[in-house]
Amino acid sequence: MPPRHFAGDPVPVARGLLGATLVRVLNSGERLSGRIVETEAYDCPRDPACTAGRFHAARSAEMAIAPGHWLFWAAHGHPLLQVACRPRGVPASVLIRALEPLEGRAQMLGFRPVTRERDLTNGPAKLVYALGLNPAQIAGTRVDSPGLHLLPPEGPLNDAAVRVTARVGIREGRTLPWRFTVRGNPWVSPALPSMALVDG
DNA sequence: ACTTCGATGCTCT
DNA sequence: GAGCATCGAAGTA
Repeated sequence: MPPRHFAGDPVPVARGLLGATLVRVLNSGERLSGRIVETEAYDCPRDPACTAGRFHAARSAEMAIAPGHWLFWAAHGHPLLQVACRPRGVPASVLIRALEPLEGRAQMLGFRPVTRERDLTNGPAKLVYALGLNPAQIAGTRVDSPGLHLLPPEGPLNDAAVRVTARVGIREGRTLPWRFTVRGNPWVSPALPSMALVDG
């Protein structure tokens, strides 16, 4: 998917990213990939949950790169993979929160040993670890880079297949329905009860 | 230097 | 469902 696809409002971009495939190609040539089953949108400055603009000056600069570039937001000491959306200078992004593993599952388990396989990539930091991503190496590169890129969904998911809820782990802006999951998919991150506010 | 706060994950009940 | 590890950034002094 070309960088220009991500320019603009991150909310529809996040919705449209469901069903896309995230592909990681290791130096050895081995492919690790997964289907995106959960995303969230963050959109400074209208978004109360987006703390980048208000509090984190240095991190805002990293987040406010040109559309269609990879970036990492750190939370609780964990790196979270995102795609920048708004024009350079405006912090806004889509957060990739969960994958359904496709290729290279054994290698992913090597990077991230888990006892229950369903825990392999069902969280935003989990998938970063499972793919063996080095933030310092990936951040700032284009989303169509050979090492880490996106393949478009085979067909757009219809509304019945998409569940729309509040975002995870935030205080401000918790009423905004900006989290998108593939309905019924077992690889979606563990849901909290308070999350089933908006049901689309 | 010290404190607080997360866009999380892990390990128990 | 709850408690804790964790770490960079920001606010306070």
